[in-house]
Amino acid sequence: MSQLSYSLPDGSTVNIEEGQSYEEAVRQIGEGLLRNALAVKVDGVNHALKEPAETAGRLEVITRGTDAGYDTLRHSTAHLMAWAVQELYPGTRFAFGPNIENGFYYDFDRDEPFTEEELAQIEAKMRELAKQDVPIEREIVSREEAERIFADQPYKLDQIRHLDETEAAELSIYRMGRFVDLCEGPHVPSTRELKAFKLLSLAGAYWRGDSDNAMLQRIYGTSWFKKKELDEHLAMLEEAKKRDHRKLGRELDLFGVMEQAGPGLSYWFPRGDILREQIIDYWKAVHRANGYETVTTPHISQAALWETSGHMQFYKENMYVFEQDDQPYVVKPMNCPGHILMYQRTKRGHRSLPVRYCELGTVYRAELKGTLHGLMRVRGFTQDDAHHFCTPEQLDDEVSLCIDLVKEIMGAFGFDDFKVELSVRDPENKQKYAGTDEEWAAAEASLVKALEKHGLDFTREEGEAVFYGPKIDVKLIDAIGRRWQTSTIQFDFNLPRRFGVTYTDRDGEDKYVYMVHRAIMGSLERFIGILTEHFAGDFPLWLAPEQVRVLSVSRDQHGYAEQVAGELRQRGLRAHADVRDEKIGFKIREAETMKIPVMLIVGKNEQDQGEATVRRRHVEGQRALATGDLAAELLDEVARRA
RNA sequence: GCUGGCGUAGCUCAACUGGUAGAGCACCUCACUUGUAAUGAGGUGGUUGGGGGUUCGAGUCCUCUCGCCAGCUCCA
Repeated sequence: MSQLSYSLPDGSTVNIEEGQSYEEAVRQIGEGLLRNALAVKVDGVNHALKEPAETAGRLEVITRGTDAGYDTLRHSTAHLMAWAVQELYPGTRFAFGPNIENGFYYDFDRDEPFTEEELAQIEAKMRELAKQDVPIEREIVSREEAERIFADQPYKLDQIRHLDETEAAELSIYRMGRFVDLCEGPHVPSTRELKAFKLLSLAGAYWRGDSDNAMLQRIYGTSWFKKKELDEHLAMLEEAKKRDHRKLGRELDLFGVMEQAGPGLSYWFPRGDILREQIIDYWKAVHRANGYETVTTPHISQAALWETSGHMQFYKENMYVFEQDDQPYVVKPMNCPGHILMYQRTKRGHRSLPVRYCELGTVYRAELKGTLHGLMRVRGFTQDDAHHFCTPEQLDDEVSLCIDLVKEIMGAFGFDDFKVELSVRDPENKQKYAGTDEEWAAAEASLVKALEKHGLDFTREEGEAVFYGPKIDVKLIDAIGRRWQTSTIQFDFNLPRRFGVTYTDRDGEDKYVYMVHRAIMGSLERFIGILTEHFAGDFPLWLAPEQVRVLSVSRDQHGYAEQVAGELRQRGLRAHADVRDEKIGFKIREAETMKIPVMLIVGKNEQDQGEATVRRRHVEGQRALATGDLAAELLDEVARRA
């Protein structure tokens, strides 16, 4: 018997006898490791632990608790669900069933639609099957065998036919009891591993993600190693539900969508409008301090402008187009052409660059109805848009400035954890893209340089760039760990050519500018939705629509309460008095429900002393302060945006 | 746009297999004058999203439509 040698990631090797299982190799590395091992990879190919070892190579062990371990667990849970469905609803056709972030799904094709009750039945069946401690076994079969096994599974056959003949002369399948799936694995060794899972929702999904294909039924679920993890995840989902900006927008009387007026159009009630105003004021101040000029462009323009930009040809179905004086007009879906016209109102030379125009421009896009969602996806929204027009020499500084602003502005709202993606061309399909190789190279270099300068990690995504230039997308992480795509910095090699956006260089030649689009918050509406969920409606003092509410204890203090509130307003705080004939407990409850950060209680004692008792949300203990001292303290907090 | 689900008072939700649309909160009126998360009593409020149909009778069943929700697709 010959020996098989495996190299490990740390550089060491282990040897086992041919015919022994991979489990033996893992045991040699360590008993502890074996206890946590789920599967192995040899030269990148998945194997089950119990499989007899055949070829030597580079060995990786997939263990519980790691990212790969969770992926494996969730993938196996997807199979378990499919098995349960097969048991309960014979004849169901199976499509894909992968793991996804925090869970898994499986797409089924069944004549009857699944119902919520059936979801519970499937989950019960899964528990029953999992308890049987059924091994999950990997097997290699020929294409012919595979076609025979999946003879009554059209999607699997389609999948087999799509696999490359030479690269996949043999296919791997995984068996779990009576369920068998075409699958590369890896999987956990036994269904015993699958215990902390829950089916979550039901939705339609196209076969292979193509809207021309059949619509399948997708069941989503989540799966974890420990019950505690599952409970925590479900608690997070509950928390997310509580923070839903649509719910808080209504409860806190901030904003909403009016059904009579049409979908995807947001209305800002008095309280919500204050939120907007605070953000806008801050945003403009930061931009002016950083060398931007604010501009305003009209909401509509003749379609000719959008012919030049190319939007009439390529974006028409998303635009609101109408007629006036026999002329086609467009409601702007973007601000760029307007800024370009302003740039072009005069002759530009290299000495007058860079030009940085910024605008909180409200744009309208006819998004598909099914994609609309609260404030997160709307048809009318305000972009915090800016366009930089610059020379090649200025690129680095301009991109760097954009990233400075992302960090500064996001930091002001309490976000300092980001995930950054750099999207570049698909190297195989360069002809799809506008711009020259030199431009793409220079732009990417500037983006990378700026990210490195700011110490931001990023992933490079080939083929993810839009056709007109490379870009950086920034996702921020909110208070409960969710990611939101907000900021974007995009080069544009298309519009400068279409509009002829140039500057006169030192040598007297007119050259195309480098044009950068960027947005920090993305859309103001969406950003406020994110903020609402991030803070769970508990906005910091500088943003809070109503900062202070003065509560009178009895009728005798009504005048004094009004006086205190008036003084605070004079000093620039958003304060109101609640002088209704209600008990103080009732008024406090209501102020707490409305998440007002500062409550001032004024009774006989306070009035006699010329003070107010401060009751702050989420803060234990109370203090009595004179109005002037209190105002100074609060204004300082507002100024620090604490 | 596509698949599935859901629309009852301003809000949260009731109303068995078709049989007189209700409750709490909010709102209005009155009384109480209040000390740290709900004072009491009374009252107003609905074309059950909208149209059409089945039926002696529709919130409930059918159909069209509008909107919302979960996804898919899209996102120059």
